[in-house]
Amino acid sequence: MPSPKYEPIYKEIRNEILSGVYAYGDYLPSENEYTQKYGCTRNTIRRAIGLLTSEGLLLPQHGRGVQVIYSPDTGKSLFTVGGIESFSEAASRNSLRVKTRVVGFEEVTADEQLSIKTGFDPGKELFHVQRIRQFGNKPIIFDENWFLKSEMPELNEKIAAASIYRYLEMELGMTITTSKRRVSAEQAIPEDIQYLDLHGLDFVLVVSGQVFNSRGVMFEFTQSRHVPDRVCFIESAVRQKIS
Amino acid sequence: MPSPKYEPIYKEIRNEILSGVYAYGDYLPSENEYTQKYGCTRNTIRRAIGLLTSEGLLLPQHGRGVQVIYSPDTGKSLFTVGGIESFSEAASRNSLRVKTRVVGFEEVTADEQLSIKTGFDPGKELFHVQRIRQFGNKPIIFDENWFLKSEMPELNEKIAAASIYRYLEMELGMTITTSKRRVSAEQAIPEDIQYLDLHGLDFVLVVSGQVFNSRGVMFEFTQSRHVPDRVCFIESAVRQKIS
DNA sequence: TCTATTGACTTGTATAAACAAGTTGACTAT
DNA sequence: ATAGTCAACTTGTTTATACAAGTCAATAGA
Repeated sequence: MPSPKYEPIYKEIRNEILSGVYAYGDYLPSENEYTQKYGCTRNTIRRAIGLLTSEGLLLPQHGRGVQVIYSPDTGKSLFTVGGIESFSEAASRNSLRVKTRVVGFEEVTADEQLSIKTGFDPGKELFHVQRIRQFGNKPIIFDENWFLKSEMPELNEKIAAASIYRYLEMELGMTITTSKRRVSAEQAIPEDIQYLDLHGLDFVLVVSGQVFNSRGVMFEFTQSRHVPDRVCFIESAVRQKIS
Repeated sequence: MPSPKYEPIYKEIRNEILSGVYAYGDYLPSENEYTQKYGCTRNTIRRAIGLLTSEGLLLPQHGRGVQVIYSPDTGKSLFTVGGIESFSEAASRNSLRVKTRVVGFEEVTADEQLSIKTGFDPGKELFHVQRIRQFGNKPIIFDENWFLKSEMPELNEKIAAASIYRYLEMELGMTITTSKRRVSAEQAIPEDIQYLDLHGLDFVLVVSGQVFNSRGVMFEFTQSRHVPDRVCFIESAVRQKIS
């Protein structure tokens, strides 16, 4: 029930990095020192460090130590998608005041074409939600989601205007675990021009993805159409050894 | 010296998933069964499974089993960036015949402006390489790289025309470990229009990133400008628990 | 028939320990 | 002085074990 032991350790080290206790290029204390500090084994420390590594904050170096490769200057974009975050969450993390406007809410049944686009099987009953995400007065994201009705029969427009993820997790007790994201640039469609403030541009950055719950059910297909100049996505990767 | 024990296991399971031995929705054998099959402990199995999970192929479910959430239909794009791959590597993985054309090769010194753009300190001596990546006869990527000269004094145009990564890893023995990537959509610049076949579009998908070697030295800043309709990037993420 | 409990599974977390392997600096022998 | 060796660090891999916790079906009891 309580949080795992590696989590507070992960958070504390992460805080120290983000707040500048360790600067870009610095080396963290060794794993052995950490085991003494936190009273746990190396495995637990290594788990916390592994998380921070996969976030692109740390670079462990065999035989030398663990180096900090995060610099605060580089990460000043509005939204950095490094995990599965809802719009409201990303906004509150960046302490922005934002508004959500629902511009479409309907029930649909997946046909062949929608099935190919979303990955839902044909015949599945879905909620189709269209929302505009506003930062201040500026609309910056046109969000189009399809939710599997059977997993959330009670979903309505009011919930959509607040936070669907909050509803799923808090009210329904659903656990969202994994998502696959796909990023592309696309020609603007009429809705983009109608809803977003593209100031003359005719293209958008599109992030689409499938989201799974803990039972392995894909319950959401989402497509966010972003005003290009306002977003960026950071992904970090670890190179595979050549074999 | 030999590859770690989890690696062949990872590869074999990965192969089984990609080749369809396990279909979308199937459950893998349990970790205990795998320990018998491979003659190792659960830890080693879990490591292999963890890699596949972070790639978005698997979804472990507490108390139930490990489910396959990869379906071959979804992932048919030309380039999926799930790790650090050079163009030639991605191309050969997709068994494409490709050509690289060097359209610019010069030595520059980082000024204030370039420093902000790339993250190299002002005054650093750099190689500035511009390359066109062709798939068949179609140019699809305009690649602009800045390499830290001190790490590879001998870099020349001929090497750039082949594979710089191959040169760094094989010839110089450098190990490339980590990169941070940033994706955005941008208005096409004259070079894009000149070099790429945008068939009327006026925007490109831009992937920029910093690359580190095993000593923690950032030795490359790269910016790839893609024809939008030909690429997509898949990232998978695991949602953090709300605490 | 229905409900509750148990028990046998599953994955998740954590400890402890050992050895492999890369790095670094000090020390030694030439 | 210089090159080589060694010892003391570092992170990386693997084993073995234990327990926690979620799932599910069979079983026992009402």
